[in-house]
Amino acid sequence: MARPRIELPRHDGAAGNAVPGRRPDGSAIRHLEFFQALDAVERDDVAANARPKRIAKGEALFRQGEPPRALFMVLSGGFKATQVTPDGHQVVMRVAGPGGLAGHVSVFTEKPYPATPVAVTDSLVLAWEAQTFTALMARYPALSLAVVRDMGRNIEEAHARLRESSTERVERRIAHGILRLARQSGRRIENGVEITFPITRQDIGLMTGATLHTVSRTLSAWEQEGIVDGGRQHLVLRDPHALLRIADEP
Amino acid sequence: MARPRIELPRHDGAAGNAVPGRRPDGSAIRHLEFFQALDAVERDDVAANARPKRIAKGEALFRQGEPPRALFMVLSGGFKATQVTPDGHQVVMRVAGPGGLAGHVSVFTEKPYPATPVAVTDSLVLAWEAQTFTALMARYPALSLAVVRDMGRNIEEAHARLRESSTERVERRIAHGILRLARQSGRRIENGVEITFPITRQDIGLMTGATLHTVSRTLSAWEQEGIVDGGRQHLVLRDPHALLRIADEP
DNA sequence: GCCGCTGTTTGCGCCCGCGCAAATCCGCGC
DNA sequence: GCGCGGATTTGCGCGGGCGCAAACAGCGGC
Repeated sequence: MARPRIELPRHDGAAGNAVPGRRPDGSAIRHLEFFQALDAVERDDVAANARPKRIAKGEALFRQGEPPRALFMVLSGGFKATQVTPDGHQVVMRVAGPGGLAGHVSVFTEKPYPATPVAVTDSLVLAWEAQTFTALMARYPALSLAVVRDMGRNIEEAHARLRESSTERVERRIAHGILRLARQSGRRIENGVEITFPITRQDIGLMTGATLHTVSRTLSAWEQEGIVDGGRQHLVLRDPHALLRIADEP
Repeated sequence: MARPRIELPRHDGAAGNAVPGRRPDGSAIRHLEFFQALDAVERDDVAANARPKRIAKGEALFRQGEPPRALFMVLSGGFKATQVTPDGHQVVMRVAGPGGLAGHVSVFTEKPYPATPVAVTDSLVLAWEAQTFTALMARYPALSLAVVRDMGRNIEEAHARLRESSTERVERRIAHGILRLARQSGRRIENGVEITFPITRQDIGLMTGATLHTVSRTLSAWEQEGIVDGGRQHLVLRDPHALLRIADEP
C-alpha cells in the first residue's frame, strides 16, 4: 500500500511573542542529546518546522485544561509543571530544563494539557504545531524513536517516584527528589554540586509529597551536618555521597 | 539522504513454550484498540513478526533486572507487574489485560526491565524481538503513533497516581485504585460491575500505597454500606457511583 | 473428606509528619 | 537606602494509618 508523502503544514514565525529573525535550523538543536540520532538534514528540517518563542520568567507555556495544539522543546531556561487537583491541591509533576519536551504527552493522547508549565527563568523554546510534529515523526523514524526513548524515561521516573512515595519515609523521598534535581540540572562547582534551578522549599515539597515545613526542617538538619548548603531558592550539595546514603541505605 | 529499507530479522516460532501452529496474522490483533490505526496489510506484517507464547498462571513474562530483549502484547489473560525495591519493599506498578503492552519502556530506554510481570491467569501473549519491533516502528509510522499514544496514557496514569498519593488520604486512593481496575477490566453484570481480574487485598494495597490491613478495613466498611461486595480475590462494585463520590468529592 | 496454605479480618498502641501559627529573613523594586 | 512581599525557620499538638499479632475462612490437593 503506497503511503503518500506526508504534507507538513507551513506557518511563519511572526505571530505572538515569536522571536524575530530567521527560521531556526539544525544548529539550534544540534547539541541536544534528544536529537543525537538524527542526521544533519533531518535536524534541519525538524528545526525549520518549529517556531522559536521567548517565555519570560513567571509566564506559562500553556495552561492546564487547554486543548493540546502544540508541543515544545526547551532550548534554554527551565520550567516547572504544576497540576492543580479539583479540590485545590497542587503538585509539581515535572521540571524541564534544556533538551526537555513539554506538551507532547497531551498531543499524542489528544487530551487536554494536564498541567501548567511555568518558566522559572527567562526561557527560550521551540514550538511545533501538533500535526506538524506527528507528520515529522511519520517522515523520520529516528525522531519517533527519540520520542519514545524520552517518554520511556518519563515513565521510569514517574514509576520511581511512585515507588518512593509509597515505600519511603519523607526524609528519603526528599533526598531522592534533590538528587534527581541535581542529576537533571546540577553543575559541579569547586566544593560540591550546585542546583542551577531556582526552586523553593515549597516546590520541593510539592515534588516529594511533603509539606514545606518538613522540607525546611529536613534541609536545616542536613545543613547542620554539612551535607547541603541552603539559600533562598538555591541549594548546593556539599556532600552528595551522604545524600546517596540517606536515599538508599538505612 | 536515502535511508535503506529496514531489515527485519526473522525467527521461527518453535522455541521455548511457543505456541505450535502457524505464524500469527492480523486476525489475532485486529480487534485490539491499540492496532486500530493500522491497515490490514500493516497489521498482518506486524503480527507475522511476532511469536505467540503461552504463560501459565504464576509464571513471569520476564524478570526485573534482565536486559530487555523483547516486548510483549497481552492477547488474553492478565499480568500484574511488581517491582521490588533494594530494601525489600514491593510495589505493584501496573496491571495489564488484553491489549496491554509490556516491556516496551525498557526496550526503548535500553535499560534493564524495572519490574516482573506475573500472569494472574493462564495467558497468551505475542512477543517481538526488540530490534524487530523498532524496525517495524520505523517502517510503519502508524505503529509508532500507536506506541506513543499508549505510552502517553501510561504517563498520564502514573501522574494521576502520583498526584493522588501525595494529596489524598488512603480511603480516596483506594477508591481511585478500584475504579481504575474496574475501568480497565470491569465487566457489567446484572447488579453492578465485576472486576474480572483476580486480585488480593495485598495487591490493592501495593497499588495504592496502603497496607493490606487498611485496604481490608476500608473494603469491609464499604461492604457494610452496600457499596461493594467482596470475596477471595474477587470484587464486585454494587454502587460505582458511590465510589466516584468518595473518590472525587469530599 | 481432611489438611494445609494462602488470603482476609480485626484489635491495639504508637509515632511520623501534617496543620496551624508566628517570627524572621532576604532580595528586589522603587 | 528603604520598604514590602515572598521565602524560610521553628514551635507545638494531634491524629491517621502503619506495625505487630492473632484468629479465621475459603480453596485446592492428596
